[in-house]
Amino acid sequence: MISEKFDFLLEAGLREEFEQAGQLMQIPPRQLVVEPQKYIKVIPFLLKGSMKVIRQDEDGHELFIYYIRSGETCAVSLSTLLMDKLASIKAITEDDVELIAIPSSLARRWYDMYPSWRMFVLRAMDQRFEEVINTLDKVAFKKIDERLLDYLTEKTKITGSKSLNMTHQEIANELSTSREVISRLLKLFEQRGILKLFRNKIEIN
Amino acid sequence: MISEKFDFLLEAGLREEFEQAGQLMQIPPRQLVVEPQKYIKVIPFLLKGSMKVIRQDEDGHELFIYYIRSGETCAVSLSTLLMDKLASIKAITEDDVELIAIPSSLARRWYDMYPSWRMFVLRAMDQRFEEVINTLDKVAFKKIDERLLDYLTEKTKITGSKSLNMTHQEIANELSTSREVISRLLKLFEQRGILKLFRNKIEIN
DNA sequence: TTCCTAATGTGACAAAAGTCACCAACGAAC
DNA sequence: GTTCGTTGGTGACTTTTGTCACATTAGGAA
Repeated sequence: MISEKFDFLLEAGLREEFEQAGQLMQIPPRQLVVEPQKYIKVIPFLLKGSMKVIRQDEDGHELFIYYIRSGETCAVSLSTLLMDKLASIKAITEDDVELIAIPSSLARRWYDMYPSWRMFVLRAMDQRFEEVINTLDKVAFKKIDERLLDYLTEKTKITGSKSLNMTHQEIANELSTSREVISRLLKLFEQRGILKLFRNKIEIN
Repeated sequence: MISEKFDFLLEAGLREEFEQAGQLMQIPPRQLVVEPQKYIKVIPFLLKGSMKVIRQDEDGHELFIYYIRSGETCAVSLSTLLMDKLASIKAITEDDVELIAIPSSLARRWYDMYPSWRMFVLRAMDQRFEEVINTLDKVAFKKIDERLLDYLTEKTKITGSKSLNMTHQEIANELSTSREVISRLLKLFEQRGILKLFRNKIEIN
């Protein structure tokens, strides 16, 4: 049963509606799921894979906000939808993603009907807020070498794999720095035996 | 009537409860209203003055999160309380503050009873999230001179006054940099005619 | 007034991060 | 195999930011 993975849905009615209305979807990597300046049509609940939430600022910079991992949803989409606003962010799949899509209208109705759904919305937002604050803290007080190390360990924890398939440029983007800086630091880490470098791939020890 | 300032309280019952249960309080400057590692006892609704919300990280750094201004409340406190967690932040008055304190138990009950209160909670969190993301964006992509300038204009917009009563050290803390950096930049701005410096005071043109 | 402290000013320097230029190497396509 | 675009490596340099040390000054307290 689909909703078993989402055990925070307490009310029987809610579980039923969730089962019925939730559309199971398979989405290929690098596909846009939430587009800025559009209305949110569905709320994604990830079953497999991960998505990236990004904001584009006025200067065209892409600010990485957070990942959505298996078992999670997009808090920003939720609040945007509940408040009937246009999306301010974009969400893009990182790899092959399997998700359950809940229509916006339902998510909105449930907010008024089901206490456990209300709590879920709250928890989702609270958790994301916490994450963003932590990022802010790191950006404000830590040097990039430490941030990079944090990033790598975090990333392996999420994916469960010791090997990371990304280019230095992609990492640099997420940490808002330049490719050269990342390359140099990675090389340094390799010399220290922390990891091993390959093309498009990093293996962490 | 107290609740006139808070016109988002739509339901008659809610307005009534708010009037009855809300405690009008006067609080002197620099007083702790929310303490970390304690339960939230009341939710503050500011009528006058402003408060600062800060987080202390493991290394003892104080990270400025946001201001609470007149007409606003503390979104983090709200969600913390609704989820029955311990406070992770501290909130401190900046100047003489007048506020209405709503007992936690009520705020929690209202979340289940009144749609407009639910929307209010949502809006508060959404707005703060947006603010923090904006800060993150600035910290990630802008240089301190621009951040300082932004900070000064923002601050005057909030207080409505062209003069700012703070020391360079205090500004440095909020921008997570050092006093010397701020002093130097302010001097530069003064030379450019953007502002005028006094002891404990900056006047912006 | 005089004294004292907090606040500010500033030069010199160090550290961190970003930029530029260019090369090397890998792997996919031909 | 050869070609070519992408990715990664690296030295040299600049810019930005942070740090240290110390001088100066304003304004309240004695």
